[in-house]
Amino acid sequence: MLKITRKAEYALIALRHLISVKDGKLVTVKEISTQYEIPQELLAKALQQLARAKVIEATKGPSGGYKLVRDPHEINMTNFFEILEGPMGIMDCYFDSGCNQLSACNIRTPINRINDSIRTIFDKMTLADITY
Amino acid sequence: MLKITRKAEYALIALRHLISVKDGKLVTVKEISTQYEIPQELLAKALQQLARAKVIEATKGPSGGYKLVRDPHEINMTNFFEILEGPMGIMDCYFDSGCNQLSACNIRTPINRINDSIRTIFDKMTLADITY
DNA sequence: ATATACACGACTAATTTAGTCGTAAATAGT
DNA sequence: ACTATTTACGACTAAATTAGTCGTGTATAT
Repeated sequence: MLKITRKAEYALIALRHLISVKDGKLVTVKEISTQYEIPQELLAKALQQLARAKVIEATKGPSGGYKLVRDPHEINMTNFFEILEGPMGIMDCYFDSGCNQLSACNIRTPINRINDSIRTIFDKMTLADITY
Repeated sequence: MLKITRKAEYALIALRHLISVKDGKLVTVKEISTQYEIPQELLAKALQQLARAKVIEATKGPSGGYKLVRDPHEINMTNFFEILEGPMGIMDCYFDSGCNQLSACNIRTPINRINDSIRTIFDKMTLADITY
């Protein structure tokens, strides 16, 4: 409960790796998956998502790979998680309007407060904070 | 991702209901499950867990039911969630020592920081905060 | 006795997450 | 041009978790 997915975990490991690497140097999925013992295909997917979101940039072909193209301070954890896993909320009703028990529900307000608190934490924490 | 379970959600609805009820008055699972359209058996399980944890107290037999027996200010959300769903952490390595990639892992420290932040929020928020 | 209500483990179903596979497209080196 | 390398991506299967049901037992008020 309240778990993050492995995909997000793997992505975080990879990003931290990329941050620590010399500027402009490309790193392949294979290198990362080997070094950290992460299933290659799954990590590949995560990095593709980050590439689509322009957090990292891909170069194809031999001697290709990924590199970070944004300042780690600019990407906060809310951004990060929502890129990988969509809207972040402890309950779906935070986003969905289609709850059939809405009228009877007596915990909407407190749930939203909890959500907001968590989002605030994640908003404040950036990829840069993951580095040290 | 980062979702709470329905069981916890149902338990929260029930607790809020119990808090709002006149002191000492017993409420049955059936009443709550009907009023909020919650599957009775699932709610029953949640309330049994809360009863075992002595948050609420059960009375068997006709005109039996549950009542709250602790000050809502005393029960924080960390207590609550851990009663219903066990240890709370965004990744298992927060508790388990048996991670086979520990040596290679480069995100342990930041993960723990995130965890601690979330726990702090939940520590500070009590059942009483759920009432208004 | 009987009906009502909690207790609880075993079970099944549904959903989500994890991981794999096949194929395509770009590109560097030869 | 050919080959090896590397990303891109959808379809698929497997595993794990969560949701929900069922059967049986125990306590108790009437």
